[in-house]
Amino acid sequence: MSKSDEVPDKGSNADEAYEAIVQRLRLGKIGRGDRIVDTVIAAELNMSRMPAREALLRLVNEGYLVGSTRGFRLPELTQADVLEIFEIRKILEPRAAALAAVALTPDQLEQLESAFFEARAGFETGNAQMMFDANVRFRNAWLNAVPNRRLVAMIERFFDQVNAVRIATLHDAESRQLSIAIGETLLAGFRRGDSLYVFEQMYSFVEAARAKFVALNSSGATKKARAVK
Amino acid sequence: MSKSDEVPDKGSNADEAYEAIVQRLRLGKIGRGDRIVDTVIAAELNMSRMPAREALLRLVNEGYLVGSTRGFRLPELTQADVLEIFEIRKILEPRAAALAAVALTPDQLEQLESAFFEARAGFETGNAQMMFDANVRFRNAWLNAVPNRRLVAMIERFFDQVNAVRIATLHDAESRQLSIAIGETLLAGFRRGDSLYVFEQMYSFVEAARAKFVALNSSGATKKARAVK
DNA sequence: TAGCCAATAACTGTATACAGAAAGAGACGC
DNA sequence: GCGTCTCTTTCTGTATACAGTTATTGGCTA
Repeated sequence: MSKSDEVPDKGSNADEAYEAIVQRLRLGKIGRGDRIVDTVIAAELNMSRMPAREALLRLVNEGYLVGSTRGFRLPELTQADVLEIFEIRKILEPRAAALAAVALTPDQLEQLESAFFEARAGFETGNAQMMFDANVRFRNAWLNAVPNRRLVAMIERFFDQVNAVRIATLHDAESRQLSIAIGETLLAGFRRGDSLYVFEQMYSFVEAARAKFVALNSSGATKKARAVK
Repeated sequence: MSKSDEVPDKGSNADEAYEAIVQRLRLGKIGRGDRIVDTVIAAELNMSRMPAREALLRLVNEGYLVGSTRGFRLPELTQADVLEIFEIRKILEPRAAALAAVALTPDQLEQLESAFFEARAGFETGNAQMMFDANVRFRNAWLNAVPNRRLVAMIERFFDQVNAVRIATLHDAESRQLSIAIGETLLAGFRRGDSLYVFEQMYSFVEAARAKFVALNSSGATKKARAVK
């Protein structure tokens, strides 16, 4: 009744399973229609069913997954669902970014600069993966600067939920260009510590992402969000 | 291996345990320092340990409880924690109330009127319990009118978290008076469907509640939030 | 060949048992 | 009387088993 002795324990088996599944979700390794079964996760992670089940239930509670009688899967987000999430992002992210603008340390600003330049380099050389990774670091850098950690947790959760079912947009050239443009304006605001400017730019960015989503899904309000993969 | 046959099943044992515990939290029946043990909950609800544990873990995930090696308990919220939650309420509740002002049906408005008049009657006759109950109905009425249900879920969660450790403020005469005054102004705004007005009034209300909390806890930033009970 | 029905398999929900960790209580020594 | 140490008890985390529900598959009939 022992698990692997390879690495010292950082948490329980359930925590380990949770982190492993969240990582797969964030990397887009779980597709729409995939079925996640707790016995399979347990076997893969060399643990019993119960901690794997506990992790899956936590992900259900957080909105990443839905349960069924035949395994767990990604939620089917309708267009209305995604619009609702965008509405929440418009409420939360401008405010968080404004708080970050005030609270940023020089070190955090340096990380933002570095991440942005790398994203731009990826954009200019057509390296989508490099750009994607740099964008994640850019986002993490300003989120790390927000003092209100509960606010950050909410933002990350809703962002992750949408991302789990929609990763393809970054590979659209227009979206990439938009991403670079808004990164540049946000960075300027963060440099100046200009809360109001950052607020407005982030609001515009989320609104532009929302409008783009609507344009891509113009064929019906109840249509399921386009699957990734 | 059967549970009580008294009522037809509405959900699983775990769901039943969750609802039972949430109800106790909302009614303030779980005090600071109380220890909640899954075997005890299971025995009370005539089920085995696992569904009771599942419910407790869900409440931990939602921030209502924290786990320890000796049972689950209410979180120790520092003043900084509570201020952080107030900050989130200031972001979320004005916006939700504004959305409700637009979306309210005549029936929902009628429920708001009815709840407010009853709260005022409770205030005028010194019936704190009646006032408390009516305030809950008032709040539920406008929250029910908000189209964005994810937003409502977040608001309820943070509100419940603070309420689980702080219920006593409503019994303070000044807080009760403030509550009636803001109820009146909100109702006026809901009647007119005036989003901006409702937004501003709700913002003022949450800010006033925050300022009151600070005044009551002026002795130190790291002091634990005053216990209920 | 297609549709329907029955059986089987695959999952979930839950019950029970066990091991281990940590907290609490009691005793002893200073 | 207080502090420390040791032992016991009380919890959690997890493993395994079982029952039930539901989805899937295969066979039969029209």
